[in-house]
Amino acid sequence: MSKPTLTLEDIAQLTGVSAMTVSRVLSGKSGVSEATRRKVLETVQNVGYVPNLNARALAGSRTRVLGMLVPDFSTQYISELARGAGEAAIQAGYELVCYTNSHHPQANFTHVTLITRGLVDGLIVVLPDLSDQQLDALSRINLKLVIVDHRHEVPDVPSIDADNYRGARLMMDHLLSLGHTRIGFISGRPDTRASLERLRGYRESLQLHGLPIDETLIRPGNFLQPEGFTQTQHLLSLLQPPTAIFAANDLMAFGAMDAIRGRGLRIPEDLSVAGFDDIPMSAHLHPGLTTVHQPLSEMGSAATRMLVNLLSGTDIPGPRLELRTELRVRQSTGKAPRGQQTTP
Amino acid sequence: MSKPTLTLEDIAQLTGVSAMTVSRVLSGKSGVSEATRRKVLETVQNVGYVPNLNARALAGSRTRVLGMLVPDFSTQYISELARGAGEAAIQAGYELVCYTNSHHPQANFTHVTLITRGLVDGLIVVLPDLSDQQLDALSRINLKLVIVDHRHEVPDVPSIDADNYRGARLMMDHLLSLGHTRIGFISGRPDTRASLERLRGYRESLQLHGLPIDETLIRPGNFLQPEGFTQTQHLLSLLQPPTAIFAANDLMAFGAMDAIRGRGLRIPEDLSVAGFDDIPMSAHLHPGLTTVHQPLSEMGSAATRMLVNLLSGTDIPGPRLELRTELRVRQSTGKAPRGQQTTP
DNA sequence: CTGAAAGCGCTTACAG
DNA sequence: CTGAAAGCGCTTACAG
Repeated sequence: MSKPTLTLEDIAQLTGVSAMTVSRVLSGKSGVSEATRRKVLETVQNVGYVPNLNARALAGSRTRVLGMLVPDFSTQYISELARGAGEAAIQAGYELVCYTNSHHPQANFTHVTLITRGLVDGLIVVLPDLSDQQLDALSRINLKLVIVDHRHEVPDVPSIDADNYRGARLMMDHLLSLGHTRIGFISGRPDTRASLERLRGYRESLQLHGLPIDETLIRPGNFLQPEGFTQTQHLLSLLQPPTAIFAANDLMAFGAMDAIRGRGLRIPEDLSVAGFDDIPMSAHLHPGLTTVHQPLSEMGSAATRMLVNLLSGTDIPGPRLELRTELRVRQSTGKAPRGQQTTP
Repeated sequence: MSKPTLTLEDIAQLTGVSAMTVSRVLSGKSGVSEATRRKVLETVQNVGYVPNLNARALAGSRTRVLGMLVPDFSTQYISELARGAGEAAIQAGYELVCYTNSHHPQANFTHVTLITRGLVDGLIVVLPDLSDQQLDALSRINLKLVIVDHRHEVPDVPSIDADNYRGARLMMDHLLSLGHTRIGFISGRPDTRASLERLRGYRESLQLHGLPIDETLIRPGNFLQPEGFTQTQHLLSLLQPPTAIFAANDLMAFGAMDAIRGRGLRIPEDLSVAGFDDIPMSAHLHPGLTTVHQPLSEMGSAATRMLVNLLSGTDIPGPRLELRTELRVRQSTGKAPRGQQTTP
């Protein structure tokens, strides 16, 4: 199990060249004859040599590793982002590793500066609930950053987001076109930009269509499934319940569906349900969930590309990139039931 | 943004001691006077010095970082494992980083040996579908390993698993006690030990209760939600459909619930549904899913502890650790409907 | 196209 | 309790 570790020097001696030359071959530098290159690669292959990345990083001051800092791995939302980022990293000749701070008490950020110190060239930060203070700490360390889906823009730090406002408008147009006029809205965490933008889309759509905004139809949520259930129960208990429920994310829409069925109501015949995100599970439900597609994996890969460009000094598209959202109509939304479409 | 990076030497000069002493203080070694220790820590604090981990790793030949190799981040199953492993790592003075090979074409494993070479002290492998060949490659590299939930035991490599057989027996006892005699089973990926053990528990429970095994009630699955839906539709189309469905994991049970409701049947009045895993979402459903609790986060933390012990040379509990599974009865299972309990 | 030297920022023995 | 030296395994200029 513990055979002596091979070094560059070993490969050099075995091949009969200098360590320098081996290094050049392995890092794909030009200026090596095809013959020596082949010889070197052959012995590398034969003995199964793998370079020590710490030494490489220490000497070359870069690791070819990108980090991604996530709140946890518990949602498909995160996993889709990570997938996109990882694929783009490979294509750019980098590796992606994920760190989570969920298991750190008190959202301690020391470990992040510690662990990233020299271990990664750059960091993709996906922490919707990052405090200003923490963000400050992050931007102070000598590390290139790209921020995904944060609460607000951070000066000098490039960021990626989806067009949440437009997505909400698209969904509202869809619901309104189906004849719904009383549409319940369950918001997300109030301290996230995504939630506020989606709510803004909801409100402005109603206004633009000359419809009244009934504040009792707007319920506070938190992006979690149980809250979608609870808030839907509230909405269904209203004297004049909505004919459609628009949840600020898919997970809460799942809770809404359960609450609706728990009352013996049918989806979408009695009540329509819509979400936001389009995580994979939303397409696996029956009825499938009508939702707003966020290009999550594209957001991840865009973040990686931005970061790689930052590292190589290439121009980046801009300080902030907003990707398009799209409507995904499935079976959970349908025409508003007759007799309830009329305004009070 | 790019202030000159501070080194040990800088701290030493600023404090008026040698680099050696600073190193000793920072790595918590004894043999430093309380006064100097305090002085050193003060300047470290003041200037915001963070040690370079690559240099530390290169010189000290350990990184205090553990890696966890996962198929993807898409299921709560993985995230719970990672959470437990991460918490235990912090407690042991380590950091945990996650690698996924999902974004690598053709399940290429080169990157793993590459990336782990020097970057982590040990690796927790959570790849149920790892081929023998890949496993061979992993165990050949100079890296301490712990394997979680693999297809089979690997000689000389410690592993962690849940008691899948016993869990299935517990669930069957529950269903049988409710009067179910025709119980459908949807299996998982046939190349996983977990699936085979759960199926074995299903079969042997029936035998032990003197009940016939009807092979038409056993359907092939793959641990994914859509297949749970499809296979349940098959089961419901039988001339003599089951009164309960036991899916080999929760995700397929979710699909089963949708299929059952799609037929206008009620859960559990008309049909009971049971799963396996007890991922968080199972408790958030309505009705809540009756399932077998796998101590996922405990499995993760046990894996970390095993690995840390391996690294420190401490004895480990044994080559293989099997954690207990438990029955979690929620609302998705109920008494078998009258008139269908009788055997044909 | 190839190589000898210096150095990346730490830690590990070895002295005192 | 404290320090000067050597070295971890690479890469980066600098020569030839």
